[in-house]
Amino acid sequence: METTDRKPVQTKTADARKELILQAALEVFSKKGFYAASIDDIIAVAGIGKGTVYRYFDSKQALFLGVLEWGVTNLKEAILAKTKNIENIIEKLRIGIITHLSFFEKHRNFYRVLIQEISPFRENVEKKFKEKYLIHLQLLEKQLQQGMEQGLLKKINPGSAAQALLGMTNALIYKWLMSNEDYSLQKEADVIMEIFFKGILIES
Amino acid sequence: METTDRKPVQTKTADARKELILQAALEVFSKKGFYAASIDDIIAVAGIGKGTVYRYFDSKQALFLGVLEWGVTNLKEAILAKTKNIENIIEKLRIGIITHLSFFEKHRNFYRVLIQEISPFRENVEKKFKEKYLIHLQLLEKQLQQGMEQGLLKKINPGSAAQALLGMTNALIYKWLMSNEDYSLQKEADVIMEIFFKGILIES
DNA sequence: GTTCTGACTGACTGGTCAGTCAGAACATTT
DNA sequence: AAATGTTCTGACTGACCAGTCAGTCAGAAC
Repeated sequence: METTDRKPVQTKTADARKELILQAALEVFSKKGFYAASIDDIIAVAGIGKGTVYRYFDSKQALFLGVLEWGVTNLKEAILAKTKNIENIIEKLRIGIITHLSFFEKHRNFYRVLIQEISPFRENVEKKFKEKYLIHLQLLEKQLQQGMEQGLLKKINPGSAAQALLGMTNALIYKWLMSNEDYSLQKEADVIMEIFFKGILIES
Repeated sequence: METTDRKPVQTKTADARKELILQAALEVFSKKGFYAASIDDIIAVAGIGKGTVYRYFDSKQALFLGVLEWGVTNLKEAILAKTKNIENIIEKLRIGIITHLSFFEKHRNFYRVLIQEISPFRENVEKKFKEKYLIHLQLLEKQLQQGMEQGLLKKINPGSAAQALLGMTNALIYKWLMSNEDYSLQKEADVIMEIFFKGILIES
């Protein structure tokens, strides 16, 4: 029973504390946005003292980045877990889109955080983005490129195509949120698939 | 030479003043975002006194909404002007997309304002949005619906299709901005058209 | 030349809030 | 039960900034 044995217990509590703060922050940031949200709001939700927040996060900005990282990591992992064993590229893309939609259907607050104003510290956020979110984009890009090489997909600039697909997807999440979430978001996957793969035009 | 005669002179100056403030605000808001931007920043750019801002706008928020209105009105008018005489729906959509892209290519700062965090006063912004931006979306929706009725387009939920098209377009504007604008944004219109109308899949 | 007007200015106020730190509370060891 | 270590707390501070308003002054009116 030396220090090495005690650590896990402490770590576990510390992790729980951190998670508690992150969840409270997610709730408040998603409602009010980064600037209008105050640390006092967040501690009121978490039910802890102000100083405690600063034991786990260096600054309000670091806390916000923590929330971003939490969501982006989970999203990436969810998509990877669901798609990694799928061989067929088209099917892989389809399941990826469905997973993406259902992730935000479950974590709608996180979407609200993701679309926040971040310009004043864009450099810091950008690092997180380039590392996490953009890896997600690059993954998509790579899959599309594979599909093109296999002769399944048209040879369109894969960066543009990936961004377009993600843009469509996000726009439909946005629409769903604005409509008070009164329908199943996952079902929009069909619309996305149909448009992205086959287009809206009826061939004459 | 009564008051009625003097008025136009005053009004013209006042309009110029307002325009000056709006342009300075656009510049600062696009760089810093709503919250991090201070009125002091804006008057430094405009080269005027602080009180003057409050002669023309009731509050910082009203100024922000003024910037939004300025851009959204101009965008809508640009698209309407370019597309109103076009009969063919497909061509109408194509020109609409091109105009949309070139508008933001010209007014890139406005795009940065448009994607800002606005939640703390969403109700106010939403009114502007419902009236202006969403009319733009609804216009697109109506055009798509027409195309469907004419048997040119597949019968997909037109609201979703419109949102998807706009989402794709905006995502490509975003990509362009992030890449330091080192290519012609207008050319992305081809990618959008190809994907949206015909899809990325090669028919087998 | 004198009076009047109102657009303009910027020092100031009141309020907000991120971040600090001294001490309370709790846990662990001896 | 005392000593030592650790975590938590919330009152406090200092910086910041939206919005105000008393005063200035250029030019219009007479």
